[in-house]
Amino acid sequence: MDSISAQASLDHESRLEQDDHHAVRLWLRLLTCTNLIERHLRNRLRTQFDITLPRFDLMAQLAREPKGLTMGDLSQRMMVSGGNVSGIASQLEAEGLISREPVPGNRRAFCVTLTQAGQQRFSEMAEAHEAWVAECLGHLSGADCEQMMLVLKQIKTDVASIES
Amino acid sequence: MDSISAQASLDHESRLEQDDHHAVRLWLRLLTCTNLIERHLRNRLRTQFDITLPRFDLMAQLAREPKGLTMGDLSQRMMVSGGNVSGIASQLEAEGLISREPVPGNRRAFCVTLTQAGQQRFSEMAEAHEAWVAECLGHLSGADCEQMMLVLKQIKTDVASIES
DNA sequence: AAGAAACATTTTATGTTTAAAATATTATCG
DNA sequence: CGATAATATTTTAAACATAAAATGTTTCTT
Repeated sequence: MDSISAQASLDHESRLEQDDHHAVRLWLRLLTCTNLIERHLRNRLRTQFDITLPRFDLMAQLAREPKGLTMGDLSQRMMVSGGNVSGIASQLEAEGLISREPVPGNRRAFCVTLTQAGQQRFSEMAEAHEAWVAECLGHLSGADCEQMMLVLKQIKTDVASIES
Repeated sequence: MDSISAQASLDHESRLEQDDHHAVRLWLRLLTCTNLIERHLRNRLRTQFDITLPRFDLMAQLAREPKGLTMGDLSQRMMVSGGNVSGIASQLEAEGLISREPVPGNRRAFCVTLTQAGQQRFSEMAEAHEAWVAECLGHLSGADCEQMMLVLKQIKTDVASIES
């Protein structure tokens, strides 16, 4: 496995190269893992509730904020483009799950909230969703879970600092 | 539930619920992290090499297999549908970066390989890509990196076992 | 050898996602 | 006050993704 590092003549350059390779391998595994889980959840949401992940995600954001969110807030929290939110919200509104009301003091913004039907529908889905996630990640020990949370937080700040 | 076991049952329940919440929080952080990195890499590939992530991914698969891969192989390794690979490959072929040759013994399959231009182009991109990934993940200690690899592998097998 | 099944790929229809342009509203500054 | 910048959202065009149908090829079975 480590035939390269067995040769003790690791100059600075090849050492860096190897670290880069490790980083790439970690990245690929991270990506694969996330995609696997995401696909799994997407399939379950589709087959059992006939809803897509982005629509579920939008409803989840609203469920956390009973006072409602603007389109821009949603875009930021869902980390997708504004145009995307616009399309998803239109569909959910047509299905009567959310409502878009104008904001009194600001004629540009809309305040988006879950309707009664939306709250009802979401609470059913959320329970199932939580169980599915626990199926995927619940086998980790508490320590592993905690460790992962910390490392991922570190990565998050590292990436954020790059783009600034 | 009966009144005698109510208290103990509640404890057990609330314990499970909390574990589920932890799992969801870990999942959300995992997803956020992966999306952040993916978007970062996507942007850099677009601005600096005018290429999309799926196209880069396809070329990366081919770069690892100089003897070439079939469309089905690519679909499997990239974990996307066959129709998707078909479209991406058509574009790359039109740009002269890959070639699709019929396989001698099997008139159904195509053998896809990087062209000379494709190899040249990819090697430039791969070097930059590796550095970008290292920027995102290279700050982790070797131990953290190793730990993450193990935990993610565990998660991968957990998820795979659910769907079987 | 004929028919059925499996395989490899492409095409089609539908939907998601993004970046960028367009529209409209609000705030700022000289 | 009026030009300009900033804000909030929607629309549009292009790339990507999937499922399902279509096409052609190979293998298996009898």
